[in-house]
Amino acid sequence: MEGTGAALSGRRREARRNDALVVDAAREVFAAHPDAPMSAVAERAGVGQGSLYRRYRTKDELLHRVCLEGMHAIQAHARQALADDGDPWESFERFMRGYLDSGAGVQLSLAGTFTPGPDLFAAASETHALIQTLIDRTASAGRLRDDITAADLSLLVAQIGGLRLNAPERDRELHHRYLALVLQALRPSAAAPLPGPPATAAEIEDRWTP
Amino acid sequence: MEGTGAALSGRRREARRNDALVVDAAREVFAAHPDAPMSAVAERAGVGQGSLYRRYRTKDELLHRVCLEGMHAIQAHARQALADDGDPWESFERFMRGYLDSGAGVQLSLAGTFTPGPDLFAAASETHALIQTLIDRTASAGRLRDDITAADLSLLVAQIGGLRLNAPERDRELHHRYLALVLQALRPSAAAPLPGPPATAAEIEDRWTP
DNA sequence: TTCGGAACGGACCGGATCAGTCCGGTCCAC
DNA sequence: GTGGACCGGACTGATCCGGTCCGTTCCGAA
Repeated sequence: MEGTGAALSGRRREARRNDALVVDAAREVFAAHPDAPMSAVAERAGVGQGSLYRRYRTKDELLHRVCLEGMHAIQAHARQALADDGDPWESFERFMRGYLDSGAGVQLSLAGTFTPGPDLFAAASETHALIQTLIDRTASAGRLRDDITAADLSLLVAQIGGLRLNAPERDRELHHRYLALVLQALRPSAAAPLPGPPATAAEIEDRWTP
Repeated sequence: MEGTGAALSGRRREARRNDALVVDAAREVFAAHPDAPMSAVAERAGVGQGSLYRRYRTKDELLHRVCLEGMHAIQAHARQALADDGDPWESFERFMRGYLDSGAGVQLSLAGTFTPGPDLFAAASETHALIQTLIDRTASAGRLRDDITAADLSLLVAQIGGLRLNAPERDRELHHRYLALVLQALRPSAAAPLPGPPATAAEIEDRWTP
């Protein structure tokens, strides 16, 4: 009778519902305060700490889950942009907005706070590769300056998304304001050489290895 | 015999030297880790905690001092740019680099961690006014897009300067890379409307009031 | 209706961290 | 030589947080 996917009821259903609540709450809480305590997650989810720890036996486990889900969301945005065969710049722009809204900034700031595990590293690599593919496509269509790497983009988006000033909605507004600014500088028409070597994949992925 | 500026000797001289060391160390340490413990500052300064606390009776006092000095440095950069009557854009660009190197990012991230005091608020206001003056001058010379406020600049610089990835020198390199990118988007030639209302003085200065 | 037990919530525990204190030692001035 | 200012860093008391434990609640079967 276990794992059959049959209708759940009673406590079973509540458990399932709590599970989703917890992950959502964790994403929101850690996005606002990367070093938030577990009790904050529990409170936000409207759940006791006991229930929280029954599902995720350790804080690392929960952070791991949140990061992995975030990366999958970003990958989905990238794949969607790659599948889109309209204007390459517009696809790219949409991707960047999606990237920003996925709370990408969170993950990079979370990266140091727990021990990553190999699957997270793999996910980070794949995410990076997808973004680089998208960049190459857009650049070779002549719509994106060609001295920018996927790592550059990740850092820029992470920094912009990390801005925390006021209420969340106002912050989101500012994030998009500054993303729009950066996007203008990413067009090739504005190109003038940038100082220093670009960020590399290794510089970022090192954060996802113990 | 006190305060005459006469040559100091012995322990007196050591005390004076330690005083400078401590402030420098504090700036560096808090720049790297805004929530660093006092012991880290003492260690970096090569000084015992006792000496540290004899000079600054509380952590807040030290943070206060660091922030105030940082603001004065930024004000000096702004005044220098305003006094410079060469190419307005080049003055502006130099100012932005100086702003970034002053560890401007630090202060905003430090802003929440202690109780500010009225003189810091005054310094923040003056800093903001100076930057706005510089912006107005550059924009009315037609060299800067006119939908950007001083608060926008402060946030952008703070975010860029807040990037912490690798060794300090490499980080500085990346900071300047991304500042260069943003500077391109700030030129009026690249202007396309930005979404959302700009950041306001109040949004930033609220951080400097209890 | 009753009963067994699964899931719940939150009080609680042990360890770590850190701001701030205290004291024994050091080095200078006289 | 000696008094005392200044030094460093061990120490303290409070706070915070990850993780555990247990009394309570509610479901479903008999």
